[in-house]
Amino acid sequence: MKKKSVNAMEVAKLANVSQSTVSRVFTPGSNVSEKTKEKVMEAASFLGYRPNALARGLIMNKTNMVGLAMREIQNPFYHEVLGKFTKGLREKGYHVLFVYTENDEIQQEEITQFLEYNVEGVIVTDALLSSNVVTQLQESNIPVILFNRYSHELSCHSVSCDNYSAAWQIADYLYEQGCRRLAYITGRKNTSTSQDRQRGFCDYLQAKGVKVIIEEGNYTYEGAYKAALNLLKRNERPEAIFGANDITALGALDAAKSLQLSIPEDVTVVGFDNIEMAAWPANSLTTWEQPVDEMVKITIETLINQINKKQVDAKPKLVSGKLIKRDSTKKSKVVDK
Amino acid sequence: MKKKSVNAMEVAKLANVSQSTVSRVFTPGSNVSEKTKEKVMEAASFLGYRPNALARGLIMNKTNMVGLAMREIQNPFYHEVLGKFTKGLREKGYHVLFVYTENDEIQQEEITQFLEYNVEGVIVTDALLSSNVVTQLQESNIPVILFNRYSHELSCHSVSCDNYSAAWQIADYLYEQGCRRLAYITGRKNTSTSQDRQRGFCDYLQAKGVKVIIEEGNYTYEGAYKAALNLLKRNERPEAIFGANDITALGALDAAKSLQLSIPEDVTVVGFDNIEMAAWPANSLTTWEQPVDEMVKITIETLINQINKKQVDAKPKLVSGKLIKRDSTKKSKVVDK
DNA sequence: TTGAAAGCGCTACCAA
DNA sequence: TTGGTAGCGCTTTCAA
Repeated sequence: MKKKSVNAMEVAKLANVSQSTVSRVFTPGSNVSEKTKEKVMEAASFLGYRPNALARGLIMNKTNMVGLAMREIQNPFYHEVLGKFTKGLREKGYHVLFVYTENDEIQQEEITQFLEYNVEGVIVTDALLSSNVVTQLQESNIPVILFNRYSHELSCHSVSCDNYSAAWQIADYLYEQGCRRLAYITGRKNTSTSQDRQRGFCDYLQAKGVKVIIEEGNYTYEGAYKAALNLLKRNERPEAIFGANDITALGALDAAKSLQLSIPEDVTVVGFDNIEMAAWPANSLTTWEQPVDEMVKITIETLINQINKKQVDAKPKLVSGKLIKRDSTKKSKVVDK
Repeated sequence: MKKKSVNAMEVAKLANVSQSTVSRVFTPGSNVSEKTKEKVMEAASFLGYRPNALARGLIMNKTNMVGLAMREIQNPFYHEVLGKFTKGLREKGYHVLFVYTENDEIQQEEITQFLEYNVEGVIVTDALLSSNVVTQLQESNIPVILFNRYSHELSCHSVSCDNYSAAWQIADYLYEQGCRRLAYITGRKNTSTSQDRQRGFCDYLQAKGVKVIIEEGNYTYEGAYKAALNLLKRNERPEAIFGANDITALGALDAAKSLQLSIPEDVTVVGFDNIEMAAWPANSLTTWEQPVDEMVKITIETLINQINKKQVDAKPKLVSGKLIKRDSTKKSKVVDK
């Protein structure tokens, strides 16, 4: 087993003070004279003492840990998100207990560890929670926040990109460019992200009297590739394809290229997320940039406010983002092409 | 603050047993009669009781937590690795305290949290540790293991792909195909991965009397793209480019395409990692597949053995992997083209 | 098989 | 400003 680590008592003995004094030295804002503080610090660093976070968490009922559950998904966007979360939380003094889940709905046992370790809050990324898990967390008074997902059934806070409005604007952009045959390749059908993007896109175009062809892409490159082939082999080939995310759009882009179609002349493609690859010259994908920094910041702030019992209204928070125009769509407006 | 959660005492009262009995019910392998066990379990689930992992960790001096430090890097390979680690560790009953680092060398303060929370071991991915951090961990008797990195200075366990031998075999493959003008685009120069791949590649070719052109790529797409342009604009254009990883190779691939060069006729490209994107039809990148599953498994096993004080020899563990041939290199052998 | 009590390392109260 | 002491929720010894 582990070697017993140095504790406050040993430091106290060496420094000729009481153990309480040692504790105070390591508690910011405590009253300790400069002289004893030095003495204690010296003894502590000599012995290599560090306060035990477990014991501290136990007595203070505050662990400084946040549970982060992330859906396993092959999308660089979420890797970036993960990085920003860990860094942002660390700046606020929180540590991350991490769990990766394969399911769209976080399972009971995956949340159990969070409860047992007394995390102060839980962030769920790109996944949902079963309602009994939400209840359980609420009973334990542990705030939860969903990132880039929401659910009307669950009374959870959430932060997402305003997917509906973004898709609406993308539709507008394509329509104004003269596209009249448009297609949407979905993500996973049961995700709010994919649904909202589809609704925003279709609602705009329906208002214009344009019908949208829908194909399922499942948020995978392969799925999108096949979906795009289906679309592009139709008699009436779509002039524009909107992919539920960048990976989807890249699948569509490559499918089009495999059919010797020119981008953007024969078909234009738009994605969502603005992952790094979208900017690669070979892709140069027009896409919607989610303001990740802002989204992460809001998520963390909301969570911490909840932890500190500042009242926060539980309505889903939406942030906008912006369209990044690249070569996969036409540069200039060409009305009524 | 948090609502005080149910503790073992409350369960005990409800079930009319002592608190020790409740503890025993939740300790596998303890002696409790079937009848009291049922009684306690019923009371526990009625109250929503879960043992407090902090208190348990404090008394048992065993937290079931492992620290995972990962270098922030825009490479899907490590996202996959992260997923496999969390899942693999969970199967062994360990939870993951996660930290993302921006530096090539994990900093003191980033490891501090691991010490304070009494993690039982530390896994470091794609980064190194300063030697005083290693000392500190060793003094605290916390085993560390490096994943895909090693250092001769640090006396740390490590698990990596046998990069040297892999690169050697890649060189052999390209040489046997008739390539005589070859180039290597590096990753970050100070990483053992990039260095070993370079050495293996060059050593083989030097033995054959072939010189290799080296360009710096820094493990980024953009860096590799520029490096490849430099290479491909030379008078004597290389016939084959080996990229330090897949992202690098994809940068080179796209650079070649931007110059209207045909792949693999004009130039062949090989990568390393076999990330999903390498298989995408638009890329169809020949690459070296690291046996991630095996590497992760060995890493976890070695770490757990160390935790349990089974003696493990500290020499770096190497695993092989295999070449995945795709369209970015020629299919058939063409000797002396 | 069960209960009482000690103690893991810490913070926080109360006295001095 | 400091020290003594109680107690956070748990496991584990020792007795019964």
